[in-house]
Amino acid sequence: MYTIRQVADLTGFSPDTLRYYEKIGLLKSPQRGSGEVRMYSEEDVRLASAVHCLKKTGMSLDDMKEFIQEGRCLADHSSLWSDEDLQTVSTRSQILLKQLERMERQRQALDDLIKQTKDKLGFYNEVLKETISQ
Amino acid sequence: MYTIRQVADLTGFSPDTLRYYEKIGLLKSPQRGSGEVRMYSEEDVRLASAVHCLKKTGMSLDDMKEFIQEGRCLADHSSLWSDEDLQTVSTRSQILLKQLERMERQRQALDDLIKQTKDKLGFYNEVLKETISQ
DNA sequence: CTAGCCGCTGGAGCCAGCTCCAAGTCAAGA
DNA sequence: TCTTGACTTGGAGCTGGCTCCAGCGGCTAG
Repeated sequence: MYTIRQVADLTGFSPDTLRYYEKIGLLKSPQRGSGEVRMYSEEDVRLASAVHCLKKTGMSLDDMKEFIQEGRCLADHSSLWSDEDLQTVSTRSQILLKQLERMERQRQALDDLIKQTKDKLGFYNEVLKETISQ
Repeated sequence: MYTIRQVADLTGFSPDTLRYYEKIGLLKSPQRGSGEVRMYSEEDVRLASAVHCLKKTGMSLDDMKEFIQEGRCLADHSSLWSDEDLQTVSTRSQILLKQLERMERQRQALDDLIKQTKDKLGFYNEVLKETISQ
């Protein structure tokens, strides 16, 4: 079991952010130790890490909420699947697909920019060469 | 010359957003026609379009500001170069190079995420297939 | 000439996503 | 026992990035 501080260190979120995510229902409330102290399980930490990963893709908190609530854990390929899980795999698949398309559009834009920037750099280099040779 | 409405239609920004970008110094103030009406040049439109492109990559307004102001990287290849320009071409070249490296790191991260997402999607599809075939 | 469109400005409002704070509880250590 | 420090809560505040609005001015068509 981990304290909120430990989970913060493990995931990269601040304790405030973890509590905020709990408040908006993105993360479920963990068990409480003595004195109402949050005690996170391994599973909780894995989920929080998954959220951190999703966040890096630019997914909105609302989308993540939907994604996570459609099933339990993102990590274990080897887990057993309940009927309920199976019913929502297709939904989650669609969300992921949407996300993938978004990311690929992003990459296309980035590639275009990289190309433009390379062209510009080449142009600068030409200008420099010409200037030197004159 | 274009009105703000035309630039909005051409670039995909709203007139409000264009004025906002001008206010925060991301876009330079265009010429004014009679009655203080903004009149955008071709160059202005090109710059606004470039901003739109950068925005799609998820770059923050502050980063775009730096990117545009320090490097003039998006300007026209056919523009005339002043002595001052030539003196700083090498400096700008370095800035561009730094940007390029940054973008390529970004692309790497994005590619990794895309790969992860594809793997996850593939796994979901397998689960679905198995379920159907059973 | 006046109604209907733009467009202008300054400023308020809004949403997402945190981030900070005061005031309190509790446990462990000097 | 007293202090220190990590945790709790509810709620206020903040940043980024717009978006909307009131109240005004100027062109053009009827």
